[in-house]
Amino acid sequence: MSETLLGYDASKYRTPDGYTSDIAVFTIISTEVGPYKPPEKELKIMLIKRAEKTKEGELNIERGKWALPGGFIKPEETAYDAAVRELREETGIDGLKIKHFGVYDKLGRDQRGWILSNAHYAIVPENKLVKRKAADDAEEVALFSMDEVFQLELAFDHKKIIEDALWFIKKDMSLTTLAKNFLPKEFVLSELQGVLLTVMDDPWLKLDSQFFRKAPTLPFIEKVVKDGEPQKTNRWSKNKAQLYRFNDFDPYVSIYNAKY
Amino acid sequence: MSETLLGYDASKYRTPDGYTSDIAVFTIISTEVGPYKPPEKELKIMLIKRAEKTKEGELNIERGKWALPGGFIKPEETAYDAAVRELREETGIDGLKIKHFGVYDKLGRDQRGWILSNAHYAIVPENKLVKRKAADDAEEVALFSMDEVFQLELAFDHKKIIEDALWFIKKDMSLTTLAKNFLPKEFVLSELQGVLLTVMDDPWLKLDSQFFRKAPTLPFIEKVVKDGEPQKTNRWSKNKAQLYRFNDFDPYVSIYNAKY
DNA sequence: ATAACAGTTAACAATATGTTAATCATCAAT
DNA sequence: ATTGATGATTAACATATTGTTAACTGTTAT
Repeated sequence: MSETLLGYDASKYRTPDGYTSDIAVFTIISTEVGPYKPPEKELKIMLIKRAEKTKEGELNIERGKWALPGGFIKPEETAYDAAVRELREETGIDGLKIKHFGVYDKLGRDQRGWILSNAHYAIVPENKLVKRKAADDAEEVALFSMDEVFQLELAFDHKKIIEDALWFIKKDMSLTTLAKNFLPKEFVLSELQGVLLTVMDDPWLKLDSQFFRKAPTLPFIEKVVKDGEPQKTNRWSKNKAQLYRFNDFDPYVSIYNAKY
Repeated sequence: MSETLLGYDASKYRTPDGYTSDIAVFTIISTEVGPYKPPEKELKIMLIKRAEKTKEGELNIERGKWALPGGFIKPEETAYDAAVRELREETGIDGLKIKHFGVYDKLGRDQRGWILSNAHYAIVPENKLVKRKAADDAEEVALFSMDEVFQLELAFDHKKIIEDALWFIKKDMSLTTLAKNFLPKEFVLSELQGVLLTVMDDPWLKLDSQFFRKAPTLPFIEKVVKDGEPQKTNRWSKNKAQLYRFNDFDPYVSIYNAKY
């Protein structure tokens, strides 16, 4: 390829010193509080502790700090591809919901130079988390609550990235069926309510009488029915509760005909 | 800065060959269809025709094709800064709504190498468009309707970028007060309705009886009142119509308590 | 038995919506 | 100046959806 022909001389422009993909991995963990009680749920984020030394044995940048999983993108893959690959490498988990939400490109965010971060969030359903394997390079991996994470000293500008990720998750939870990525395929209304309340902060959702009356009519979830019999479970309660699943209805809302 | 200390040897990783900021600039053009009639509105996008030669007199890449305005980002600015700067350079307009919506990083999208595009959309209110100046390097600038633009042979992957931008504009128009960026500060309900219908495709909005009854109660717009007198105009109709303006109420909607 | 409890259904007033029609102000044509 | 057309606004009313409180249903623990 002739640079003269193409009218582009790379030496004229300074180019970025690196292009990375970072992933804010969220999950909701349940803690049992007793039999026949819906467990308490809490939103957690997965971070890795940056190694002291690189593979080459040199001192690592931002070593010892907690950081988002991620890494350098290869030219032959997109940032999304890299996010999928790195999430698999770090957690051994495949097939997750991953979404781009921003780019962090301010000079100075990474001491090593002009390094861009293409930021994604990912949702890991709790039931897949058990499959988590130790990362191959034995980095420390841990889950933090939102309260905890903002107390930590985080690497780079990852605090800002996590704040933004949280904002996007909340928004997507309100406006899309994102909740399904936190839930098992078949779930009970109180589980759905629990997931929503863990992330969103809508007083309407807290009112059982409202939520439990409206929810069964939502067009994007449907009762699980087998052989004409509605399927029920008593996973969380003495009384059997109806199971629901998400269908592929894509809800559309607008601020112009909503209620306030 | 010692690379050894920081544990990063740039030569180990291939780095991007360029980092650009591209902006999909949208406006809504009104064409008068007669006195006392609300004008017809149409969504348009601003494109520039890529020059035959670079400033250095060499043949330009993707020359002669229509493309999104944009250009290489300097290390000391962010992609957003660059979008603001380039929009000012191309159109002479400042203070516009500009929003990031995606990154295009697939190898092969730009013949010159591994070149990233940080994509933004921008809204230019029609009344500011008159101030548009000829771009300093005398590139051709033109507005295209959505029908027209997808017939053109566009540079790079700009067709895909424009499709995505359109999707984001539609979504943001439904869910945020983005419409205010297409409107003068004080406007009439039919103008608002016109802007919304130009971008969105919601049958509810078309029903005047519904829209005109609900709109005055929307919490994010308010009647313009001066000295206790509601301000009205007959800009578009024989009958005087109430003026409204957006306030700073931030509407919140959720799929879980919407109506369907 | 019965108290406790999650899940579910009922009841009903208050509010909002879908729909059709009336009213109002103005201009343009007769 | 009467009439008709037009866009903005209000009225009217049946229907549907909320907000709210209460009752009912299985099941378990006492």
